[in-house]
Amino acid sequence: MGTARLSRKESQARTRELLRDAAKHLFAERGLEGASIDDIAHEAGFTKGAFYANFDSKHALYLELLDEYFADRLDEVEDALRHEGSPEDQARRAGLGFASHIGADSEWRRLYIEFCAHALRDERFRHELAIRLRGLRAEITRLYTRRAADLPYPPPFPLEQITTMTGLMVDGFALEKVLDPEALPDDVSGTMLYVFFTGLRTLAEQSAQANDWQ
Amino acid sequence: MGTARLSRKESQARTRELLRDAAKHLFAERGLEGASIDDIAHEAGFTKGAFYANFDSKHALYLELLDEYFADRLDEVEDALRHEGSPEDQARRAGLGFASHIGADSEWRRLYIEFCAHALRDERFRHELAIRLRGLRAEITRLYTRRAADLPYPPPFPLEQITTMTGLMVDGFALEKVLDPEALPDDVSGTMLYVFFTGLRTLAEQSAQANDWQ
DNA sequence: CAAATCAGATACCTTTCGGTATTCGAATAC
DNA sequence: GTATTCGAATACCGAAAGGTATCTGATTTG
Repeated sequence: MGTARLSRKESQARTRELLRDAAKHLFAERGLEGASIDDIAHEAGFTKGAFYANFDSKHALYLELLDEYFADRLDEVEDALRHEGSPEDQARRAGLGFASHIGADSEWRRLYIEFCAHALRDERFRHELAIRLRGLRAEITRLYTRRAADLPYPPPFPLEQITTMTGLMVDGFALEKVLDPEALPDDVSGTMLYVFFTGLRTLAEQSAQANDWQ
Repeated sequence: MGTARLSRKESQARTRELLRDAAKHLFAERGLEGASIDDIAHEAGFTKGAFYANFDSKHALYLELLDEYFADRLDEVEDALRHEGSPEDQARRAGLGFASHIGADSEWRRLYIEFCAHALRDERFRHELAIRLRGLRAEITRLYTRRAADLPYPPPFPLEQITTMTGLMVDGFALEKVLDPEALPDDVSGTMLYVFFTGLRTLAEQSAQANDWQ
């Protein structure tokens, strides 16, 4: 077995990982402020000393988890766009993917809402979150741009606005799903995006016609 | 002047009101847990004694503000539907209304996100929030139902689902607006709903045609 | 094998919180 | 005008938080 013996560095890396995982669990469960460092360390099987040997502060840990979340979320969108299909179908797929992948792991969903809530109270953190949000939006807009080149009609709005709107819808879904899971079937997210992209197509066609008249 | 002299009851009612207003400010600014009862009482010009003479607990105050929020939000939708126009135009109006009315008072927006965050950590509160959310949805669905009777095509989905989706979009807008206000123009919310309702119409027409074929 | 290192444990400090018990003082009732 | 009521002030409590300083013991180094 590869689990023979851990060097000091390996051992510490393992400790760090365990602490991070425990933090993710507890933050999702009790909130960022609700889970104390003592709790986290204890959940991971250590004490507070181990935490401060591996992280500068609670804030630093927040940022690390935040980066992980945004990386996952970009992967998600890339996956959805890799499949064939009309924009409407891809949108539905992306919505379902968000609901089931990042969503099946409802921890991420809860955790993201916790991040948002914390951002309201901590301007530093809000700024970090906003930077990453803009970065994600820019990446997704790039993907849309590449995809939109094949379409028969130009989109009726700048692609960046469309990215903003879809991101906003997905976040809204996450929020409501967390507040009242039973009232929100998972396919709502995909259906909503499907309807939205249908509307985009209709408006694009209408405005293409209008341009022909000129 | 009508501000002559306050009886004991009137005086207490005034105190209560001042405390509630101060709480709304501070909760929006620092979060539900971030604003202490001492802070609130002090902001209103009183001490903690006044608070506990007027409210059973912090939790009770949360609920009172929550009720106020949902009442305002229903008024909002009712206003938007009072105006003439196609469903798409009404949807845009409702979106703009949310962004500017409840949104101009950005306190409500922040506060609602705080409520959501708190709901994640307090099951009792989450339940109370979910109840009010369902109630609001039911009311809006009733308004939609009355409105939908005039339409040439039946909606492509149950109206309740449509209510859910629009509510979810509006909440997503509120969330993103709070996280990064500059990145989100106010008209995005109206435009998004307009596109969505355009998509609904397109799908309704398509499925009406499909039914004709049968 | 001895010395140095450092991950992690322990103990502790300061601050702050929600809530309670008690007290004070002005408006009411008689 | 005296007694009573009760809104609000004050003082206090126990719990819990984040963070620091110190210590310990196993692993590494030479």
